[in-house]
Amino acid sequence: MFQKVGDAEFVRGEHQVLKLWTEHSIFAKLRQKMAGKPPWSFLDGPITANNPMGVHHAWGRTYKDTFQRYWAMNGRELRYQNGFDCQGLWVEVEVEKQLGLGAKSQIEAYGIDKFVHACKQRVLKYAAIQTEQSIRLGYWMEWDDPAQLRKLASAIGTDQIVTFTPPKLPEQLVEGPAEAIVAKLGNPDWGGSYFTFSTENNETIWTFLKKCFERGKVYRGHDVMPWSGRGGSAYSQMEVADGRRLTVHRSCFVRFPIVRSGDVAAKSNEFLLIWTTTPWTLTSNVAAAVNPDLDYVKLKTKRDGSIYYFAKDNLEFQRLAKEFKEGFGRPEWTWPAGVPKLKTIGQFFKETGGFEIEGTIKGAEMIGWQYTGPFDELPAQSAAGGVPNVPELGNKTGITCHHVIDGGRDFKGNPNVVAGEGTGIVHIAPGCGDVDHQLGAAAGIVGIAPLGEDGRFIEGFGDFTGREATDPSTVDLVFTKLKEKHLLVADEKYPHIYPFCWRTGDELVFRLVDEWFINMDWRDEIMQVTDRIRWLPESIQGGEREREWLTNMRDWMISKKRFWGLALPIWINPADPTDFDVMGSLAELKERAVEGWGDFEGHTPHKPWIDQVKIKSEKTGAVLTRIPDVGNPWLDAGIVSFSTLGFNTHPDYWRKWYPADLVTECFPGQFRNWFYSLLSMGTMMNWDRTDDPEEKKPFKTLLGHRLVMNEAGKPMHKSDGTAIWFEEAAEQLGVDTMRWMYLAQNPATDLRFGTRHPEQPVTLETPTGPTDHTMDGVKTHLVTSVPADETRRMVLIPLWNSYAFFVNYARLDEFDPTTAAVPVAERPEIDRWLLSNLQALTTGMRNALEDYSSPEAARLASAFINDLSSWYIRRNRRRFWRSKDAGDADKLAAYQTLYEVLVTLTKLLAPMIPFLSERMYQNLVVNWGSHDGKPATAPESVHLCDYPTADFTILDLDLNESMATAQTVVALGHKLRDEADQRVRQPLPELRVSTSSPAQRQAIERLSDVIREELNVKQITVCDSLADIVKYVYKANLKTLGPKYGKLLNLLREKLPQVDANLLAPIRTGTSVTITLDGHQLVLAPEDVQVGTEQATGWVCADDRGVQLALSTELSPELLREGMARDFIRQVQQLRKDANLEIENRIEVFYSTGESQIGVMIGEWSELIRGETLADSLTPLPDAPADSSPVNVGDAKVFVWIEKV
RNA sequence: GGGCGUAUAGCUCAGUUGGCUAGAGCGCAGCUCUGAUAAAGCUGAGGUCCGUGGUUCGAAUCCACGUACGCCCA
Repeated sequence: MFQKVGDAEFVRGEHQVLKLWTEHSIFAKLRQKMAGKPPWSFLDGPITANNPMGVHHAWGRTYKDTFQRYWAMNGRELRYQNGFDCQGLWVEVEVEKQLGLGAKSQIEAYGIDKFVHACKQRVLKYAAIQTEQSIRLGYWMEWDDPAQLRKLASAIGTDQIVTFTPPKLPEQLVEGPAEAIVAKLGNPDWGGSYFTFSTENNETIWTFLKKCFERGKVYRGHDVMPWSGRGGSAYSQMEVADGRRLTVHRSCFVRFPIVRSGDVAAKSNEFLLIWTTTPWTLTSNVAAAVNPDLDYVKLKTKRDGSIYYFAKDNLEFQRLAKEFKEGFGRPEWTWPAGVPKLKTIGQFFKETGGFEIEGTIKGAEMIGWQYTGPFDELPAQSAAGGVPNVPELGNKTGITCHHVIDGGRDFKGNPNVVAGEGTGIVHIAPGCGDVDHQLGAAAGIVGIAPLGEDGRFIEGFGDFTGREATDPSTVDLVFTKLKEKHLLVADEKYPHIYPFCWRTGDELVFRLVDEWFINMDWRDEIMQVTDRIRWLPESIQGGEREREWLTNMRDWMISKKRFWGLALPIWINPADPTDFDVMGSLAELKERAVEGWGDFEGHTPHKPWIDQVKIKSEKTGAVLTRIPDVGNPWLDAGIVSFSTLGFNTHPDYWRKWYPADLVTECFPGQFRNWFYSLLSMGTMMNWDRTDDPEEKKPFKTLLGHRLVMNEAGKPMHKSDGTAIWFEEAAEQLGVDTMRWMYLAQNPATDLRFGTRHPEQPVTLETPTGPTDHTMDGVKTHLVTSVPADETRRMVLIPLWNSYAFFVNYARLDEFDPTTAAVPVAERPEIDRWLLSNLQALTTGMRNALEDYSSPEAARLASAFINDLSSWYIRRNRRRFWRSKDAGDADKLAAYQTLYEVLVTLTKLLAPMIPFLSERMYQNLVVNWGSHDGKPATAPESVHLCDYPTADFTILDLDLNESMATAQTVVALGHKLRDEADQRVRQPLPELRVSTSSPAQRQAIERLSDVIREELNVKQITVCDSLADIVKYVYKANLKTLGPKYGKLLNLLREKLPQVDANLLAPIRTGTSVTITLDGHQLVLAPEDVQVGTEQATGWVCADDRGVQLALSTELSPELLREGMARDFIRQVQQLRKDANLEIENRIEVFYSTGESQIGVMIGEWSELIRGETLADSLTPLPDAPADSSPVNVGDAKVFVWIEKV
């Protein structure tokens, strides 16, 4: 027996389903069922285990779960492995905050081992939280038990022996120190989420780096990189992109005195005019660069006759004029308040007494000029070979290199020095700038690198030594000294986009660093792999974006001078940096180790333990020490298509699961991050295995999606309380609702999710009781969402109501789904139509989901639900009401049809809305079996069912088409009633229909009962012509006539409506006609002419899609009384509803009215009224109760009231 | 500055290989239907399809230029 169905209570139902899944181990049973089947390989992009999930994480996770469930229902085996991203600066930053450590030196003092333990603990803590949140989303993965993760976290850093039950081996207990267990989490034998800090993951990166090394791609480079003084670390190209910000610097115009005679001491009145936004770099100036093709002006000031050289175009150039008006390229980057509009260079000179132009010269003529630097008194400027010393540069110093040089061109061929901003003469400090560094190297001049790892000036910089480059007082000091030397021409506030640390917000400086790189000169190989991948959604052109990045990217900086991360397996001779080796595995390291292995053994290959191990150089015999750096975290994420599939340890397993069928992630940014690292690592790891890019690719299809925004389309921020935490949304909106929103959304556009109200705290109802804070301790707030409300109203509620309708009547009627089925062919047309539509839906859903097009699947499903609810059920209600009659095959057919549709629907929707479909399935299928005592042969969960396949013997496309025509006629008929002001309860005598299409004509005849009932007309007449009541209008069908007649089309379009209608009439019955227009003989086939109706005579008429309708509005007294009867019934039903009566309750009806026609009507229709309303009596009384109010029955006012029997 | 993309109703978005009178949902107004529904249905108002040229019998659609916005890269 089915259980009675009440309100949907979505959220409560979801909690019940979660409980059911756990209690009955449904997921484990699914794994058993699918074991050994053909694989479908999904590769999870690791989520940063550093914070709880927000609603933005749930979008991608919904895709992941939906497609996995879909393939599982199609008989595939899956791995179900979630991934956590564990290593890197983001964790360090949070742990630093947690421990109150502000600088690298403080971490060292605290103890790197303790710090690293704290990082591991933090990761485990948030992995546990994210696991719980993901389970709540219905995300089926082989999860580790969150309680066990927490237990491991608390035991990290202790000697305590802990026990652990791996998800794949529920019967076994693993024992050991927490550190050892944690290092093995997620391995193929244990199962569970992978953690990128696992030894397997780190070691597989070693394999990758070894391959790079063997191909000669690993090198130590000096480069000027963005550097964080507080973080003590360089930032890779990928990271810098995330931290750019609009800021205001104090920039200055400075003059460099030109040395004409070779005598540096000689006073000069000629100057190079240069400009910089980073005044501190002037301390390290070495050269000045010009563009040889540019015109430079020679300007003489009136005040003292000084001569300045700078680019001619810059004299009157309106600097940042566009930015002043329009901002800096992002909506939030408007011109900063308090910063005046910039002056032109001409203005500066006018303000100080005026100037005259003495001539122009080409930049080429200036090359080679010598000048005096602004800070030549600093010892660093006199250091032979520069700072740090480069022996090859011999005795050259900053001072001896002060010449004008050619600015050169970048790799695209654009000149580095251009007119516009600045002066066209660029101050070159090869120790402080990226381009400067390249130019300096090309010109063979020295570099002066002023900053230490802490971002402060090192020794050799006089008063600057010890000062922080980014400190405002440093700029003050520069300006003071320049003024003393009369070198400062002007200073100003200058807004521009500048890199900041993407996590701490600290301003970055450009610093000469000593980092490790992978030479990416094999980018072509990666591009070939990229071309073999299907990038979705197509509109985003992911392949193109990836190619663009691959074309423009620089070498990959893989080192970072930090503590928590991959230990780069590079061992180096401290005395000779060219003598280094790369270890490909821990085994190799152990074999090569000459000291420290014993100290390291038992620890994970992380700092500080791994640093103990020394090896011997095979080249020189010297003892090599590991470089102190950790790795770029995208190495960690990019290797997972090897590490998690056991590339090194389980080769057969790897071959089975590589490449992944699908990866899916939020894409902005990932083209240069995860997608890039996956592709490049896939390419390199396979280079010695195959030359075929097809076999190298790490994944076949990528599905990207955009960002989650608030309802206004703006980003949500944690800082201002507008970011929605996962559980706030889950418990207030319901996760089926959220999942539908994600799945229905076009992945190429931002999802406007909802609104968090930071001023309205809210208490969430959870199965463990009410709570007013998230798992991370944040107060929970009200979340509203119009799209969520709409999803519920348009999809989930109609689905639920359809289900509730079925169940509640099936209970009354004791419908037994195991009764022998009425053959489909014997069921009424509308049943066959619904079943046929169901087959079409099945095919459509399959195609859509296989193509990763969830919006299409959602669209098809909601259209079907609408047809089911507001067409099939609404139309067929009476079949379910009829009183019990054992031989009622029509009623049985209705129940069987609706039952089959609902059960199939739960399976079709199970991957998308796993909770609601499970609840329906449990009651429709599982409950039936258990209550009836019959053996339950059906699977015990909808998720253990096979995904439905269409039965093409039931699919009847003609019928679907016919019903669409009938629906068109009904809609058109409703429109006519509306125009004629005739309510549907009022029966009308006749509807006439005409159509030129035989198929439509047949459809209307076939379904005339449906149309008649729906439109409440007494008779439907299908006619050849409505000519007697309608005037036909003929229009040219341009689509078919265009190709036939080309230029004559205009004539045809204008003249056709004026052609004698009788001449064209045969068109309506499907016959071609020939007409003559302006001497042209034109043959018109039926499809060439569109027939419309224009005028009615006594009837109301309309046409749509080739169907013409005329509705008679002539009302006889009999029809009027019938309409009144239906009004009366309707009012009584409303009273029943208001009184909350059960559908089977019987009543007595009383009425009171002064209108005599009511009595006549009741006399005529009493039986119908009593039957319809379950009334035992129908009694007129002289007086109505005081609290009753009259209702409209036809034009009459009547008091009606009821009493329950 | 360079590259890519977008521009359609008050809002969010569809719109196929070019086809007449450009659609949907939300919102608004009116009406209808209701023994499942927290409903739903119908009708209506609301459009310079960003602008200007061009190709074509015909352009929201294709091309060029311009404008605005977004993303990526410098």
